[in-house]
Amino acid sequence: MYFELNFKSGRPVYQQIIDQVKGAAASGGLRRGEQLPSIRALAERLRINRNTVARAYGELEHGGLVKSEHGRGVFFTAATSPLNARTRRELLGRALDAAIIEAHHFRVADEELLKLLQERLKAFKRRRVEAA
Amino acid sequence: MYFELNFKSGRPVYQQIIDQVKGAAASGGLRRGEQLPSIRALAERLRINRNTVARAYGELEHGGLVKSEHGRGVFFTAATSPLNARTRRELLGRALDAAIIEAHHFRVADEELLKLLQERLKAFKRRRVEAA
Amino acid sequence: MYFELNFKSGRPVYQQIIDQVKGAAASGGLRRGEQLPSIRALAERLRINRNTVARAYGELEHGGLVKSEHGRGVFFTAATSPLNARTRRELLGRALDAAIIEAHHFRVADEELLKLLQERLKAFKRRRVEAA
Amino acid sequence: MYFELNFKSGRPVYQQIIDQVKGAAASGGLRRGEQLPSIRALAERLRINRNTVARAYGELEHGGLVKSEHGRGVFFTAATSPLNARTRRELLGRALDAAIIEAHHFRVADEELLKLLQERLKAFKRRRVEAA
DNA sequence: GTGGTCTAGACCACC
DNA sequence: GTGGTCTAGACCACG
Repeated sequence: MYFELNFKSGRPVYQQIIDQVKGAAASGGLRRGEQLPSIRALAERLRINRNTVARAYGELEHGGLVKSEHGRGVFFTAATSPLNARTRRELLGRALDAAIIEAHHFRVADEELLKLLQERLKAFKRRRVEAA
Repeated sequence: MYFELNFKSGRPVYQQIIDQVKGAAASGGLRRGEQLPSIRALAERLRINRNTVARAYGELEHGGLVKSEHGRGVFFTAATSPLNARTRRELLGRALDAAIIEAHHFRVADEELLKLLQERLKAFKRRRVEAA
Repeated sequence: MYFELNFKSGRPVYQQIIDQVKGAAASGGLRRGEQLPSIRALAERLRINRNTVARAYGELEHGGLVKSEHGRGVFFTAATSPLNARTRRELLGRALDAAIIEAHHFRVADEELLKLLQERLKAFKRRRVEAA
Repeated sequence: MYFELNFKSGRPVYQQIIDQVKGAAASGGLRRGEQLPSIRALAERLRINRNTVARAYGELEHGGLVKSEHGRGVFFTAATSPLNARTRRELLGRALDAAIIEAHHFRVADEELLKLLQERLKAFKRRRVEAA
């Protein structure tokens, strides 16, 4: 599973991890019984302290989305109802609006913003291919 | 100008104020030279401490969006960003990446994300026209 | 790093801290990656409130001179200024004008002012060499 | 007499006026019996409130440097001992150091800083000629 | 009335 | 231990 943190958002890191597990679950990217990355592995990958990952997993387990099996790992257990298209678009729209506002402040034209988004999408794809 | 706070988002209150001023600027809801609510008035309206509003306004002034005149008030200035090109590109890229990651979590295809960005851009333009 | 406050100058305390960090950076007294005193420690040393130090460090981070790592400390980064050329020229001009006005009040001739600037530049260079 | 304010220094405006009167006196630019600009005139010239000028003049009168004669104006009365060359250079050096520190942060080379100072000196001279 | 600074003390997130 | 945010309340400078 893919994780990414934003240290400037003000949203607590452990919450961002929870958000992303829930997001992946909601979109079907996480199947029942699937194993999550180990606490050590994820902490190392995100360059954060193990306590922080442990806290996120702990709250997920408390919420019943996940079950940790001692010595084996952490597994996704619950099937959450996937978000509908409308809700997804709304959440996404908020992230896009933030980019539009930045672009406006920086006097970047609409066409250039679109081109920039295409570039970043390509960069992400490249990285995913490399990681695979 | 209209303000609304979300105390559960984890996003610092002073940042939410900054975000909303920037958003209003981008959508044309704020005219050059227009006076923002006084620190005391906004603090009372949002039921938060004066210091929190003062901090938000202070950072906005630091960023060049706003100019505070001692004893008179705080005024919106449509100043262009004082940051250099490198930093601007970095900040804009970060905002776009956040949207890309969100889209990835929701399994939204690249083309749909681009289309969505175009829609939101149109919506902003519409709002700016209406405000004018 | 050494700090000293002047409570009678009228210059805000948090600004004096910023000034001194910038000065140390310019004179080589601060190495890239070096840790600054912790907020709590500096506040105690200067007998001021933690918030005041936090504000100074916060603005330094905003200006890119310093990077704070949550739970670890605040570190000096020899980053170049993120401001654009126009703003940089304006700020630098303002600093020079202040010296010119001072010189005018003291009836110091232009040539002497230039000579004095050369001397001070040499003094800074000397200090940087010594620090290295 | 020439006055100039720096609204960003943190030093109170009324104090800056006092400083400059004292500076002019110390350098011999103000002779015993000489008339200072009227409160209204100075306030207008500096674009500040008359109260602020009144406060500065009031404190100067309280200190005995100045005497206001009702309906006639404000006059310089005291002869303060002029600062010696050493002290003047030290005060000036401080202002120059601030400029050097800015220049360092902006990665402006020493030669360019010197050139810039020459330019600003010329600009000041031009303005003074125009005003005359 | 306006904005600006500082203190004291609290709570949170992260290492 | 570290930094980050917020509150309550004080005092100052400016119009």
